[in-house]
Amino acid sequence: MDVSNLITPVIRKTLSGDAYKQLSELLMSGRVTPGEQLSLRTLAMGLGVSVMPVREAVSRLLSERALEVLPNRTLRVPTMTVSQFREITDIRINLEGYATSRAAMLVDEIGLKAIQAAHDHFVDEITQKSPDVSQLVALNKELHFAIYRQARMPMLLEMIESLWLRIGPIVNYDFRSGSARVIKHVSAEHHDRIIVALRKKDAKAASKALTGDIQGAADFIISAGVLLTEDLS
Amino acid sequence: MDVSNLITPVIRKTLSGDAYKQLSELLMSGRVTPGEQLSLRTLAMGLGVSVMPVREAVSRLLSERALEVLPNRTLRVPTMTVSQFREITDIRINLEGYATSRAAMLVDEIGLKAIQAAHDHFVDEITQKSPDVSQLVALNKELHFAIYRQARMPMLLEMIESLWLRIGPIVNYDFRSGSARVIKHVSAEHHDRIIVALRKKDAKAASKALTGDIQGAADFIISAGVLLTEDLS
DNA sequence: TCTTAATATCTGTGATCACAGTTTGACATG
DNA sequence: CATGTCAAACTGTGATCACAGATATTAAGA
Repeated sequence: MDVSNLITPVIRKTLSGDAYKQLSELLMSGRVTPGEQLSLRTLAMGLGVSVMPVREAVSRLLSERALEVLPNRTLRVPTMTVSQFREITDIRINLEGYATSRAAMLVDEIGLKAIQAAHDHFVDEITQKSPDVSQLVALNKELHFAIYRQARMPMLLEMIESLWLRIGPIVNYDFRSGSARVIKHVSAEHHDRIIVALRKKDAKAASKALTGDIQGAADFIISAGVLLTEDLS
Repeated sequence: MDVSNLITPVIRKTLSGDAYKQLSELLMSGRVTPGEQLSLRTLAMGLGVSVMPVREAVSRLLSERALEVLPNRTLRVPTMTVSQFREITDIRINLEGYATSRAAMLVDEIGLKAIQAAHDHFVDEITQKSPDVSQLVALNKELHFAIYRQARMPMLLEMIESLWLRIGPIVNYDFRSGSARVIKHVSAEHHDRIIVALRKKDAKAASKALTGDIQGAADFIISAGVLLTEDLS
């Protein structure tokens, strides 16, 4: 008798994996700023592990370009030029637009419920008198991925996640650094439009609304001027 | 005086980087088959380095899902289910289609020359009486990337490259395993159509021709039945 | 006070050892 | 011959040490 399906598939917990998750969180939450230098030993000490797991986690983040090593061998969270940011935005519109289209075609009732709930959380936080930026960014991510999940394309989801990891520090740093109140409400309106389109299973409209959301936020960030203006290699 | 721009930006040669390149080549050239088990120590011995650089290279490939570790801790080149392969194909059509569209809009004369040259090499190898499959796959890749390069989106290029790395072993194993002569000529016809569209700067037609190329090859591979038919976790 | 030289301290990279879990194969037992 | 048992050999993971290069700090010189 084959009992392999009855046994819980033990997820091997590795220190490297934990370190990776923690570092990802660090990048997504904007607790590190673009250009900030890091060090394996410092990180290891901070995470309470040896350097070895950190090395592996960092090497993964390097391959996703969520971190970079300078020719000096120094490790840092990447800065980004305007053109690089534009390129990522273009790619995001493509990938996330595609995910949203498929989501519109495949979404079911419980999926819509989850999306609506995420949206509600988001507006709840917005309408507070002093919204927590980190929380807001996290909720925004949750909403977007609740949508993308409905596309039922796990690999696509991972690719999008990798892109968010790369722009995480920038949008966070940006939102954190000031009066980004307007963008939030504009963003909420876009979200509204997306959800309406999803309910009508209108893939085209959903994709278009999402494009507006992404492009709007991107334009705001670019205009804020936190990005590098020149390619100095 | 700041001479930093005058000095050749020394690309730090690291053993890990070399190991990564060699392993990538191993995967792309199909010298390893899907499901084949590997080992850090064996690879290290084979590459003539210590295990340490191999570990870092492998960890990068793991994060790109070009390799995977089973719950037993055994390292192997991933197998793929039909649905997974379909998903990658969908993503490829999106990403590579987008790259081709942009290439059609941005391509210049020397770009076209390079593309044409790659195409010529490809048909040269095809028309030989006993075409070398590895060579053929390599030339096919060269042609495709000559096109994508014209989109002038380096990050997009890397993402596409990562996708090719994941399907490399499969298409290679497939082509290697038999009578795939027909697909080659069909492929050449698609390439022809793409190039014609590029010359006319017809983004829509170029993208459509590319979709035909990708989808056609994918259908062939799926019908060949080398993929797993069921999701067993 | 400013410049220069030496030194101490940091960095990532690589090698080596230890360990626990898994697989493999020989061997004994039925 | 089939079946169960045990030991040797393998696996990835983690820790620790060594090293070369870059940076910052200190000290000495003018």
